[in-house]
Amino acid sequence: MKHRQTHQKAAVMRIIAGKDRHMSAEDVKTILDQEGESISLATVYRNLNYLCQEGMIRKVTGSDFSFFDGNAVPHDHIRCVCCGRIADLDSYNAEDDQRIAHSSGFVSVHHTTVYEGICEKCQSEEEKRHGTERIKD
Amino acid sequence: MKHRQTHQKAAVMRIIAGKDRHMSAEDVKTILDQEGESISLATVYRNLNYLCQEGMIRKVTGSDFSFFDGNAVPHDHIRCVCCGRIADLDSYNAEDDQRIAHSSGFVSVHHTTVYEGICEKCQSEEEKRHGTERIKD
DNA sequence: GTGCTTGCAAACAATTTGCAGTGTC
DNA sequence: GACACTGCAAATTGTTTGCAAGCAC
Repeated sequence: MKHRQTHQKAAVMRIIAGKDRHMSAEDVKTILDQEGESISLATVYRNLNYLCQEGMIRKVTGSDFSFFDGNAVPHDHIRCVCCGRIADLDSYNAEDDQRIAHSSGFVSVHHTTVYEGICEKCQSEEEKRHGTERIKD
Repeated sequence: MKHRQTHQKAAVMRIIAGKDRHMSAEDVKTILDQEGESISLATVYRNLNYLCQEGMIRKVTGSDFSFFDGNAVPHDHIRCVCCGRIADLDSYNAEDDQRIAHSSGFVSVHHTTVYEGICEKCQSEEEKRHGTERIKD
């Protein structure tokens, strides 16, 4: 199947591909709407999936969140369980993939790691609410 | 809110808690049905969520899979992208959590890592289909 | 008896798909 | 002119929720 260059595909790419952005399909649509370049949500999904297949973006999903990441270079993420904000980490250990491949017998091994915790902003807001009470694990 | 011991909660616990099992809510229901101990799917979900909250089991979700893990001790997983089978790994590095917490300013940091690749069984089945052709990355 | 739990069905959210019309190559 | 792509609405899938009845404590 040959791929065609379309106006809509280009728009979705422009918003997310190659950017350090973490966003949902809905987010992409909203931005395009604001830019006066409305696209059907189904098409946004189709193009995001297309970009994933092509390896230009990545989809990251966890138990209670999911987003598309414009940066396809392997890296980990950290997410605040409180406000949901996502940040990039530059910690991706490709050696682990080799080690695990070796010990498990699997091939083409890669991995996804998402850290979770409470970000500094939410920590201080929590303190405001509870005085000097310490946040504990 | 005080929790009550119920027949259904006990049944769900018996199937999954403390076991090295990776299963969906549907799976749990099916097993209980087979054992003649039918429970409503909604109740299965409610009890699985309850067990997660209590830290007796864990929910692991990725872009194209999701399962409940009866083993609550921190550990990583590896999944075959071909057949979907999940295996446990004993590689969980708690030091990473400390390191990331320190560098990011987050607190209460923990993480989830899922490796993906092609398991030995699927590798050999692939070979059968394509002769001696080597599977590459 | 109080009120947490359950079953059932309806509600939901996120995502995909069928189809006919449109636009690319 | 093919046929990939789009928009729209309907369909799916996995999961949660409202509510009345049931059961644990």
